[in-house]
Amino acid sequence: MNIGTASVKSGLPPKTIRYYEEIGLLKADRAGNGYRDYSMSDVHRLRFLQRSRSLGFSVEECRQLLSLYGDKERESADVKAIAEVKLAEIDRKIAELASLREMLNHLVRACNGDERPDCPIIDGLAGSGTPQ
Amino acid sequence: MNIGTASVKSGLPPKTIRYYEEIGLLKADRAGNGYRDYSMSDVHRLRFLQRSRSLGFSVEECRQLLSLYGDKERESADVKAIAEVKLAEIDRKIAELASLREMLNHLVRACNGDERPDCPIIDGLAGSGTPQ
DNA sequence: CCTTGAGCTTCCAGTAACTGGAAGCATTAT
DNA sequence: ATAATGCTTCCAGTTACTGGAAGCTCAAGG
Repeated sequence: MNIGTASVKSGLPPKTIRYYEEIGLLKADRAGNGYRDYSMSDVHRLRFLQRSRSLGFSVEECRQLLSLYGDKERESADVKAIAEVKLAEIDRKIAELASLREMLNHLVRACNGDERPDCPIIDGLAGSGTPQ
Repeated sequence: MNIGTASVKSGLPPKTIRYYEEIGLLKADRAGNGYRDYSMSDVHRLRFLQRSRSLGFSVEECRQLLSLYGDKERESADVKAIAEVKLAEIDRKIAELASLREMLNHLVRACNGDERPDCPIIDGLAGSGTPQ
């Protein structure tokens, strides 16, 4: 399929897809006319990139994550180690999103009126996981 | 407190804190010597920014989120509307992180050996929320 | 009191990750 | 046949930092 279709299916703009190819994140086949030609597997990778980028992982981290299943040379222990580090990171992100969620929810429910200047939410902003 | 202390407490580099001031995200008081002077409330805002940025919200989105409790002029209905949009976004992010998590977890447990070239994970990559 | 070093200031340049626009070839629609 | 749409590359601009230079300030040691 052409880049436009891959773009719609993955949620990434064509520009971004070409950029990812330029920096070596994934390379597409070329059709006879020079157009890039994407498989469903490519689309899955693109969709994966769209997601993990939007969740705050850097491009380099995404490259690592992609390599977890893409690199046949990699040692199984390696895969496991990297995946486990990323799992911990994901758990931290989930916890932070949950606390952000609770904060907003509380704001909507409790601070819905005129008592906002000293809204109790403000005290909760530092939340869990605060570095010291 | 000085910017260095605020940096440690918030988890943001001093450079980034100055940058946020430059683009109007938060302005700090100045001490007599010209040094920036941060209150605990400032630190909470910075910590909040550190979090929401690392979770994939853009600076403009963070500005909106910050304004939810900072702007006394804003109508209560406005606050509620914006907060609810952000809540939905957060829920989506949490769901995507959860599916990413499951994917990695599965990779670690099931694809731990030599069967990786056609690892079943690949089929799960598109996951939920795929745009069509 | 003087110096030395760490920390603060501003300013300017560079990087990461896109994003927009121009110029040109390919395909599709009328 | 022609016009619109979509693809190509290339180059420039944007967002959100990040590093480094030059200089001022402050706390500690001699």
